[in-house]
Amino acid sequence: MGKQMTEMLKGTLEGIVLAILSARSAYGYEITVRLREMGFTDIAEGTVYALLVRFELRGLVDVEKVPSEKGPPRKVYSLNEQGQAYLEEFWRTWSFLTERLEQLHKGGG
Amino acid sequence: MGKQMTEMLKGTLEGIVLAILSARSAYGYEITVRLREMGFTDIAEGTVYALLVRFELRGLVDVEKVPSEKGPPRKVYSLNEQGQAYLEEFWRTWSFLTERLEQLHKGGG
DNA sequence: ACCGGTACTTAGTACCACAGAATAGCGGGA
DNA sequence: TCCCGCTATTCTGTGGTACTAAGTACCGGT
Repeated sequence: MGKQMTEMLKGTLEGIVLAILSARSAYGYEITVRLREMGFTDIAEGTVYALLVRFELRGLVDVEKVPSEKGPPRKVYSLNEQGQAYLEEFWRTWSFLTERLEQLHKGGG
Repeated sequence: MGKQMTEMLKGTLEGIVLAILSARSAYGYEITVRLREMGFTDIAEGTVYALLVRFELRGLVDVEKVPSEKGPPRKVYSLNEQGQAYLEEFWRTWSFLTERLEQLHKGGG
């Protein structure tokens, strides 16, 4: 995509993936596919996996290993209570930012 | 503010400051004050100055040194043509992201 | 036996915001 | 006079995040 998108994703990709998990549980590969379908064609697979590991370390998700018919076992992540709270905080932060940026965009910025 | 905001500002603060400069020329200290007025109370001064140096190195701004009545000389930055184009690209990237996030937020995410 | 698709892992790189301190000029109060 | 506070900029080091690139592992079809 470009450097701008790369930098903007720092901090927002986290929220995007949390939101995806909030809708329903998912495993890493599935999430990367979903992101590509959403239009994030250039998000590296490794990035998503690293993100999920961080979620696990911070206790935002529960993990369950599920055998797959088509390859190595999947690690299915589901948002727990703490993760849900963190996601809500994300939306608040995001809203704060969008309000300011909308003002700038409209205001001849 | 918090870690979430810090990470989200990576990539967006750049656009925010460019938008401010797009409205009218300004110097570093003035921009930090304006940001605080906007509600970004915790943005470090050093961050803004570093950002402005990057703009200069990338040729997005023109710089003029202006003596101040109240301290050392100011470095007044103004957005040039290249900077304006970069800002427009920023808005496109930002819009792409907000559309996706709005969908996630509404869609039970 | 090989290859392509599925699924996860890891090492190293680049970039950005932050903390904190240093530098510099001016005005006002003790 | 000396120090403090406000204005204004610069610099060093740190942590966190996405990317590149490669590797590991398992399965099915040819």
